[in-house]
Amino acid sequence: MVRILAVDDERPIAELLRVSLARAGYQCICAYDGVEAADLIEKETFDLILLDIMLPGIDGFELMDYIRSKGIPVIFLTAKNAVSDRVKGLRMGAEDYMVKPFDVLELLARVEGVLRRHGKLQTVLNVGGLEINTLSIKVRRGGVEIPLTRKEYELLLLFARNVGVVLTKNTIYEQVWGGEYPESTRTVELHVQRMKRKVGWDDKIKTVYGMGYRLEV
Amino acid sequence: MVRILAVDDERPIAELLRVSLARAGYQCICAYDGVEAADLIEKETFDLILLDIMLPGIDGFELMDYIRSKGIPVIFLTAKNAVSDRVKGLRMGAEDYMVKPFDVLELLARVEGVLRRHGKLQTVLNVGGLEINTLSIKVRRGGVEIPLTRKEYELLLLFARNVGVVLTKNTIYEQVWGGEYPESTRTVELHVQRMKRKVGWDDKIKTVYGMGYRLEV
DNA sequence: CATCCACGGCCAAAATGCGTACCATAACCG
DNA sequence: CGGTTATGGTACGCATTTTGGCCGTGGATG
Repeated sequence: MVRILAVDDERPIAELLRVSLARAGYQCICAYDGVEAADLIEKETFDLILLDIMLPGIDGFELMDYIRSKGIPVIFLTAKNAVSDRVKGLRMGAEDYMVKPFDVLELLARVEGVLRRHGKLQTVLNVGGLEINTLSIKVRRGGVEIPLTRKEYELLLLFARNVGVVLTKNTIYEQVWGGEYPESTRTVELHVQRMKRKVGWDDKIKTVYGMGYRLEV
Repeated sequence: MVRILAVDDERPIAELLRVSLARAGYQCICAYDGVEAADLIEKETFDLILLDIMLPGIDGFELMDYIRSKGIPVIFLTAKNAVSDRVKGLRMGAEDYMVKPFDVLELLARVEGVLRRHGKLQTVLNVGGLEINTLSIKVRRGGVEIPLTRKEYELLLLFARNVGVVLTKNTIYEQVWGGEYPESTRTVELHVQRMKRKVGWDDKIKTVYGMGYRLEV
């Protein structure tokens, strides 16, 4: 589990960060001032720190010095878009910066980028005898690559991330295709079938009659 | 017990929310304007808030700021299907949104999803010697899986969530089948009977003559 | 104790869900 | 522009589930 520390004195912003990151599958802790942040960094370990520049007490730049000694990557958050601040932040070793108000999706993209550069992003899933590399988008069984189409791959990923959970056709459609589930078509069944045959999961993906499908490892 | 706050100035809507959620096994409190909602949030604790955007006094977006500081997940209810509003809501940290008029079943599904993401939903029920896993949709007695059909499973869940409560055939039909209870069919009796035999609850589900059934642990 | 009516049990018919084959169209790629 | 691949729609048949009919049983009521 990737652990992220969000440091911002504006609680709504900090909370927004926490919720957005939690939803993206990260574990996120909040700190509301520099001292609290320093304490947390001291006591616990983090893979990434989102750091507001303007903080009461110790400001972001000061805190940065301390963080650098721990070797934890930092994304600066700044309300100022003054070039000097951004330059200063980057020169002090920040991996990236975001100007508030920021777009959540953009933030997630940058977070992912930083984590990837630091090799802290789980890019390889091993499920049911398959090796799924989410970076190269390649699936292998015993080192041999299995070519999949995009839909098949997304479907596979959905199952791989939900081992043991029943996925209704509704859920599957919403996740892979997006939008409303069109009754009276066989699209989902069709792709589930193609996918499970291709990757050799014929016996692992059980159809739960009247409910959906479940991957059992 | 999961506690949900429903905030909507249209009383019929608020009432619909309360009844639907109560029947699904949640404890639901209603507030009819922003001030009342803020008071309740201040004084009591909630696991989830359903929030109408258009409110007299404080509007939903304003209230959202306050709620976020409490860290309570929110599902927005909006009559507008303007994309800007939905995006605004989500960017403000709402977990999900529903466009009015909404389908009750869809609402329940989303409520369940949000609660699950926040780890506030019990995914495993232990009732009457059975272990019911609502994620994998598996029922076990002493580690041994008992295969159930969809109706049997839904029926079982209804009883498991209402231990000691008399469920009229009317209620059962509405919950499991949906719609009006058609007099002059044996459907409910039949399924109750088959279900209780399959899971070994022959002695636990008592028939309350002329009323319905009650599960006694 | 007799009567009535709700309930339980069984069977077969009806409805529904699912897998598969086949085909049409769209996207992709030289 | 022609060929290939990906995607999704329709038709059909099999499997499973669900339901209605019928009759027997047994609790409630006076």
